[in-house]
Amino acid sequence: MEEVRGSTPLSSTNFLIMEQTMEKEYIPSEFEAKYYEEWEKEKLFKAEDFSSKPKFYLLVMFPYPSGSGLHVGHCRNYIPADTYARYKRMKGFNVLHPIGYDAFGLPAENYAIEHGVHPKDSTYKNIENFRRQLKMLGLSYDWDREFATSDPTYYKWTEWFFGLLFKRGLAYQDTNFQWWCPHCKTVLANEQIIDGKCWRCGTPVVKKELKEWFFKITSYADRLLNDLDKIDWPERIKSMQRNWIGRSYGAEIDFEVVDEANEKPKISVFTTRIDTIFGVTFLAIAPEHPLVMKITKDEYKESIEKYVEEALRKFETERLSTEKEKTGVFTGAYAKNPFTGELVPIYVGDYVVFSYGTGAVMGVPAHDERDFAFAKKHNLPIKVVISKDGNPVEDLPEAFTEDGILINSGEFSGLKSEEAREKLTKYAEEHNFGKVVIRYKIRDWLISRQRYWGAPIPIVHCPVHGAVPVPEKELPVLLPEEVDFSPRDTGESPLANDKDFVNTTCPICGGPAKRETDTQDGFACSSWYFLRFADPKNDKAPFDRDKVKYWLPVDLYIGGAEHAVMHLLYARFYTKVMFDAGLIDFDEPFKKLLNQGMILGPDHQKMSKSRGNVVNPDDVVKEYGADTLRAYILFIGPLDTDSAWSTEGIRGVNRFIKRMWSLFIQLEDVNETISNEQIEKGIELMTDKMIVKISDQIEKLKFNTMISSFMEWLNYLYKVVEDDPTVIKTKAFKEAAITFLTMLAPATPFVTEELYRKLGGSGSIHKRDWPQSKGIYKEEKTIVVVQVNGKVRDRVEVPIEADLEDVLDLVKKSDKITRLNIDFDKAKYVFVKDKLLNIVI
RNA sequence: GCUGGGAUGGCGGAAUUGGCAGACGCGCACGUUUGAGGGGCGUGUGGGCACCCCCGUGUGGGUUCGACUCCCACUCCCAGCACCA
Repeated sequence: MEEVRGSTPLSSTNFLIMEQTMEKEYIPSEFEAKYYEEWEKEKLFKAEDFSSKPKFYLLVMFPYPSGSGLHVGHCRNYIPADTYARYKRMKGFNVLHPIGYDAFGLPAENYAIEHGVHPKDSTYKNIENFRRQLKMLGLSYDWDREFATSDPTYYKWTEWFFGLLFKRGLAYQDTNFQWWCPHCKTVLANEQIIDGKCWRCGTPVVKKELKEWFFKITSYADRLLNDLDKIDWPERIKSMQRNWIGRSYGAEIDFEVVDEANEKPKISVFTTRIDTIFGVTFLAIAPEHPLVMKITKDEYKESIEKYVEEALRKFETERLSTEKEKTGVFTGAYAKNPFTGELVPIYVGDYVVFSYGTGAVMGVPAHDERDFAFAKKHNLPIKVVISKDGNPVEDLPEAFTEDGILINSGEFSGLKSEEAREKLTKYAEEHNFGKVVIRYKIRDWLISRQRYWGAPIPIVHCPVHGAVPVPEKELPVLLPEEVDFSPRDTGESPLANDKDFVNTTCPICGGPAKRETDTQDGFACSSWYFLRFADPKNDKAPFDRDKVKYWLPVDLYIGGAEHAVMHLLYARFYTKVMFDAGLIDFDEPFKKLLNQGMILGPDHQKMSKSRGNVVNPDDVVKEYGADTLRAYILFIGPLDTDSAWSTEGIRGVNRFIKRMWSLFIQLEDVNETISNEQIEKGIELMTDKMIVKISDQIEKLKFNTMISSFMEWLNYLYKVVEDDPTVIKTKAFKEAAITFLTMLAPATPFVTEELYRKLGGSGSIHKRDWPQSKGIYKEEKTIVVVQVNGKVRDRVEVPIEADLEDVLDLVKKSDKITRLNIDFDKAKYVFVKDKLLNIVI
């Protein structure tokens, strides 16, 4: 490993450098760890409950402590966040910037199976490594608030929240087909299936019929959707959540099935386009629809059975694909359109999704693409009932899906689609065959997991009393330590093996009962952790109300976009439940959300072990020091965009730090005896300008341009010293250096601390106030751009606030302008003070 | 298909109430320092051109004295969702 060196001096300042010796080289390993220990001991980053200072809660998504340790992706989030936290402290805020570990999870359990190490042991060992790395990076967390979700003192309250949801009727069990990951050997919630694959391991999921626990997130669908309008989140995430919740307004209409036995079964269809109902030429129902076999005529039974069987088998894999023929089979049955009395054939078609709406649709080929395709394939009539202008339409090459004016629709003809929807729905309601319905795409949150390393579901199953919650005073239900983790495909948790754990008594009757053996989805643990940071040690309640009232909601939350419809949706749901339960007085947890971009490999590809393009923070710190890594991460690009790691790029930033070091280290031996009024004034002006500029950039989280401002500033200081080496001995220069270091301290906390001390600073640089502008940043003179017909022809220097006449006097003396032979009397002038003069001829 | 975001030098990127396009960094070139290498320092670097000057922010149009920025139409790229009735 290359050693970090580099205090080679400016050639023109050699006289100062002569005395420079070895200890003046920039060797970050000599002081980084030392300062971190000191800061920790001094409790520099402590968040003080109920302080009178304004509070600021800055949260980063806590990490899963994997065996491979912290990666640069974490850095992309944690370093900018830390920089902002440090800045906010210097601005006088009481900052809560905590860290913890999302420590329950399957990888630890898999590791246990392979290597025989207990998940608890490997997890806490990994946490130790994470903690070391977080400190190595200089992250300014309040370590007194650290916890892991796998701590019994934490998961006790995760269990308690399960109980809360249960009591509020929001937790229930249901037997149904669930998504099952054959690799993780557990069920998953809908949100956790990405492209038909498990979100964690990428294995294609299959359907399995199981009895599972659900949280009724659907009953909060409306609020989860509406309240998106009141939070400052990236539009992308809001749109993903809107999309996921998928609210649509429509109507449910009953179609009576023609039936000799006179049972008159009804098929209810959901539609958002009731205005097209006069154009119905068939009904299609999902293969899973309970009425399928009931309505099918005998002579069609065989083909229907075959089709349904095939469709259900396909359901697991192929049915997810989009571009596919619209297959279906006729049932032999007919249904009556309640508006027209017409009889239309009923088909079973696997393009109808059973889990959405009623699992049955009315087929309107003229006005729906899918129905159009289906009708073409099965030679069904196409009846046009909407046209753009209300005139009849002869031929329809493809479905007309827009709104228009109703035709061929009896007494409703002539109405616009929108009015028609209202009137038709009203008509259906009045005649008792339909109603207004709001449908959602979101499903209830399946929270049980068939695995060991998670928070137990605090339920006891009693043969008499059913599912009974474990009383609060008996919480937590502890995870037993000695358990066989062997994989199983049965849909049972490893805990089911542990008879001592399973066999218990009913909390109500005291009779023999069995414990629930599934554990909770890890997302249940992370749905309330942001509240626990307000009061992490509380053993009487999940948190103290007043503390939460003081700290929450989170002012700024930074994390990856991959959690858009998982963690971020669940956490909002939990918050709303707590709000309804009167535990908290806000109903959105994160006021402002930011998604950091990804760090890609030098090849612009996603970093992965298999590609061999992974950058390890430990290596980078070893080579360049933590400050260089920090500054580079800040500089690499805007916080919210993806950026490729560049081995050359980081050297550029390292060069900047070394240049700063070698310039400022020279100040150690200077006594400010020399003065040069004019240059000093220039330095002060620059300092003031930079205070204004950098303050604005850091406040707006524009860290990449903030670092470039520091580079510009340093280049300026170098230039000044090059022009006149004695400048370095002036008071103004030293003050500029101190201001520079103070403002850079949030970004590169170690090297600035070291230089500050070497320059005679007392205490920690991190306790200093953020510099204030003296208001002199407006220069006395400014450059006005002179354009002719919008093209830049010259620039003139004038005193600020100069008016048109003054500028014009100078312009008339300029060769570049006069040679254009402008008739100044006839010209039109567009003049922007201190900026621009456009002469228009 | 729908939704959201984007397109600026060789590369990462800067520039917003419309006012000098390309800050800063990388790379590259030349010079300098050095026993050598590395490193440092300095100068230059959008394209065309010897110069004047011309062209230039995905494409085409528009508004304006003036457009990377605003408006209209389009192309391509990225992400999310996707037979949702």
